Amino acid sequence: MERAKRTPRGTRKRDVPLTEAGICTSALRLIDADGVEALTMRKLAAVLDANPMSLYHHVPNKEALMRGVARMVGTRFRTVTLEDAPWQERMRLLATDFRTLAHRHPNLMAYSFSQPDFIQPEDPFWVELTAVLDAAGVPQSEIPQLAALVCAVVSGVMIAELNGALHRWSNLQPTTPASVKDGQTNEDSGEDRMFRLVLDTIISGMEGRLAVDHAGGPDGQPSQNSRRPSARIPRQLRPPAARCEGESQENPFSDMAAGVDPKEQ
Amino acid sequence: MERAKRTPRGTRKRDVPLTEAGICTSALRLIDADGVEALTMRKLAAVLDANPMSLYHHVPNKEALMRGVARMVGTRFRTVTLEDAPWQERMRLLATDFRTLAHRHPNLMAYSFSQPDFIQPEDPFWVELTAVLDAAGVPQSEIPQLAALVCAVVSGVMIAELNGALHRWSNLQPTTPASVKDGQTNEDSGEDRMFRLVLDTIISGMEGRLAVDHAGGPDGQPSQNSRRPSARIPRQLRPPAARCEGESQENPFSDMAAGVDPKEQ
DNA sequence: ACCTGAACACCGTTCAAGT
DNA sequence: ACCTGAACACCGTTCAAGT
Repeated sequence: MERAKRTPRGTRKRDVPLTEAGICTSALRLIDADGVEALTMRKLAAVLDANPMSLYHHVPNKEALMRGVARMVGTRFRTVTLEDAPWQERMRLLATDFRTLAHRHPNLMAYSFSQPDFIQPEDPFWVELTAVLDAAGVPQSEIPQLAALVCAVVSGVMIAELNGALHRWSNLQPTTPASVKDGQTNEDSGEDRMFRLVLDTIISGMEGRLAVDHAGGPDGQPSQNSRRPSARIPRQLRPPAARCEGESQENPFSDMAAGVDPKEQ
Repeated sequence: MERAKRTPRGTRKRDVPLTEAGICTSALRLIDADGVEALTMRKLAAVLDANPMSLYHHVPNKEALMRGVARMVGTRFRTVTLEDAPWQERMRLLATDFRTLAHRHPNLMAYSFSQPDFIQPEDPFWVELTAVLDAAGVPQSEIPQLAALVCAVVSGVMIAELNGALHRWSNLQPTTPASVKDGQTNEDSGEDRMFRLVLDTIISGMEGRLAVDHAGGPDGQPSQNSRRPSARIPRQLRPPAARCEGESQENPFSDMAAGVDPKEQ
């Protein structure tokens, strides 16, 4: 609630002239403090010790202002570039740093992620992401699609984490299945192919982990449904390489189980 | 723009009494037509031929109304239950049906996905999802976490698809990497572990695909960075099983490359 | 060029009053 | 119990006028 100095006539006087960057910065501060829905042109002007209408000389309208704030933060998503590290490690670091910055502006993220341009090709994040995929050996022509998928997946997990859904969902006790009826599908477009690829990827990732040692069914509760554990995938398939610490791997999802992580005991 | 009958004094008269469900349904119709930001208690009342204040006898406020709309749609996410199909196929169908319904209310989804309770444990979607994971052999104790991850990942991809980011990103030409400096990380919590698991999973999925036939580097552009293609993963690893059509697989991401899909020629 | 005050067309919601 | 009109405290934004 700091106030700038006042002129003799009682109106407030700024010590810094209004700029778009300054306006966006103050807007971000308001959003961080009270959420997007609390951002108001009038409140923003008050914080800047300006007349509400003065803002419109630097920003066309509130929507553009919000986009500016989202872009300002999007540009700041970056990470160190470790050209000599394995691509898996670089990817992990990139995503982790993304998450760290997202945590600094949790109130903005739901808005940012629903904006089509919160990450742009010039952004350090995109540059590093594509470099990592290149280092991973992804063909040049496929890099943008793969990078898009990584952005979408990571954003989705971030949203769910920040709004608490991830925490709430993961603390549910499993329910018994029940029969339901409905459903319809089938078409095919570029987005369809992308969507199938995500599914194929996370499924094949899960298959790999499951194939490690769950052939007979888990903890005394063998699944009786037709389970086809992809005979082509060998048993000794392991999680990606860059994980260095020696962790007990008797369960393919062990690093997620409560109290199983050895570092927490 | 249909209008109900009018009373002699010129005020409109509803033929159906106001109910919360009816209010939510009309609200959803307005959102589908013009977006969330166009939904207004006053406009909604006009559509229902009611006084704006009448709505407050059935809904405490606009926020609760929005939650009601999101829940109404969330409850409708469901799919057929194919207990005899392989779990991969069931997962694919579940996600595809999710997507189909999401496409029916694109204007609501960004809001829904940012709501912590748009999917609840009683919902058919959650029930089927957990059943599929059970059929996959996931240990009972890990099912909620895995289901949460699937929800988050699928939601993230849906948001990116619906707002056009997926399309825009995937049509970018790759940029050349540049050196940047920054970055900071490191902590550890339940959410941290979840986050690492997503990464491990999509990475191991991608590793599996990459290991198929990209040992020497892609299309004439061998990556000179230290690439460690996880020697433990054998070459002949294939995408998950439930894919039935015979597709050319000379490229692990071939079903995503422009014009490569054989069905499109 | 930048700023400003008054005003306009909206909002969500409270409240007292009607039936 | 349900509905209503008037009113309140806000919005974003236009516009004509100031410097």
